[in-house]
Amino acid sequence: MNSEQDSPAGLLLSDRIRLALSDEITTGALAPGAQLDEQQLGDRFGASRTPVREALRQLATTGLVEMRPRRGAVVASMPAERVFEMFELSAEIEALCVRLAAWRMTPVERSTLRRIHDESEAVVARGDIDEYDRLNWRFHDAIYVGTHNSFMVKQAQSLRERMAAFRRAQLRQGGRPERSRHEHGELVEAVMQGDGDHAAKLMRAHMFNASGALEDFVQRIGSDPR
Amino acid sequence: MNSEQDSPAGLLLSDRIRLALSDEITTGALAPGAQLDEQQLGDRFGASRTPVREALRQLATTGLVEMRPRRGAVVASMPAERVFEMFELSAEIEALCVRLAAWRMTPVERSTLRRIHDESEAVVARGDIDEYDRLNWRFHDAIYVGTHNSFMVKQAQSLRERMAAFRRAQLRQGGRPERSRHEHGELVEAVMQGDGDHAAKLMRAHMFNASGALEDFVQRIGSDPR
DNA sequence: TATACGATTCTTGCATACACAGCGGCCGGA
DNA sequence: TCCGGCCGCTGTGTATGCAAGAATCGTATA
Repeated sequence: MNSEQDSPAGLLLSDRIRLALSDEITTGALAPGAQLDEQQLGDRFGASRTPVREALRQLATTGLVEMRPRRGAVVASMPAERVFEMFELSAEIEALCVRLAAWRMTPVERSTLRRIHDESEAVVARGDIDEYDRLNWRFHDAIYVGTHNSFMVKQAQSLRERMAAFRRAQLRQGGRPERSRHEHGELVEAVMQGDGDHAAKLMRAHMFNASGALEDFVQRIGSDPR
Repeated sequence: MNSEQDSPAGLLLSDRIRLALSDEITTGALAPGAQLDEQQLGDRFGASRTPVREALRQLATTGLVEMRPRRGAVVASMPAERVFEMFELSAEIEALCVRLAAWRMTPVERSTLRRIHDESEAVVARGDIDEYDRLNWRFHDAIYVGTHNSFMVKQAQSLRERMAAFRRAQLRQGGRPERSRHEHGELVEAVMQGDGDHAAKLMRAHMFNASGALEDFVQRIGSDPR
């Protein structure tokens, strides 16, 4: 049942627990509302409650888990309403990033963005959704970095991370990867032309399309199971 | 030296420590780069190291403190560059909020915003900067809430909180409260007319003016003291 | 005199111990 | 049968103990 190895790998035990839990939550392996028992998690990771508690506290700060004093921690519930609220902010942040990136990216950064986009052609063609999801990450990351604002990069990444499960889900709606890639293509063109305002509009549309594709999914898993 | 009382007040010890530290950092009482010794903080709050550690971990997640593994925690350093990066994102978030608020606020919310603005007239006239700072908070909070997106409210508040020290500082530049209030007045008008795009432009300008007023201050305290 | 090495000390990271708050079950009474 | 209070149990919140890594200082050597 336990596949963790005791590889300190320079990382603190509490950090490894935090990363592992974060991963399980964002991938959906731990469902919203799931109880997070400290002792039990400690056993699972071969650790005591202390590092587990520290990990849970940090995850609570990022919003991935909710802690009720003296009543333990649960994976944060995600009512459909909150998901779409997050999506709205996310769309605007992404639009902001691409607008700045279109103005500020270096030539090398621009061609990197195009290269990532080109790579995705074959991936979409063969229907490899997991691989496209990874390329999608790299594509948007390249845009964040293109803002040349490292604080913004961090915020955008953390927001995207919190929505990872939903982003992945919407890609499984029929035909969505193809349309997503097409929208990326338009974005690349706008960035290449340095037309930030147009790129921002395209990005907003791109995000709203994703949000729309998501609706079915959210209504299945989104209701607060508490 | 110790003015804390042992008032659980329903709050967990670790939470009270976190709030106290957060306050001392955002007000500038704890300067960037200051060492945060666990034992020492525990003594100061009449607690053991355990709740202190949990508080520090949470503050590290919000970015207020930096933790180097096995080397302790320090108040996050704030190079001028990062401050202005934060300001850039902040300006855009505020612009986004006011744009949405101008479209979505209820009549009651709109008149509340105007009332807060009206209150500030006398406060600015008598030069009470601390009180104006508080009204400023309420003014911007009212705009966040006006987006009717509770996730956005949280993000905007947390960003604003991290910049609290700098926001306060720029208000002490000569003539800045008066100009700030004047800009708020224009914002209120745009919101009243439901002109979100114009309100967003005004807000961006408002934030850049604040950023400009800040420059002197940052160059004094901003350099990384490590 | 400067530098490199080593022991000491200090602080952190984690484990364990203990106290107390919630929660559920049980019992008695209406 | 249903309601309310008592009691024990489970699990969290905090304190303390121990070990290992980092910093510091002193000493010896070039």
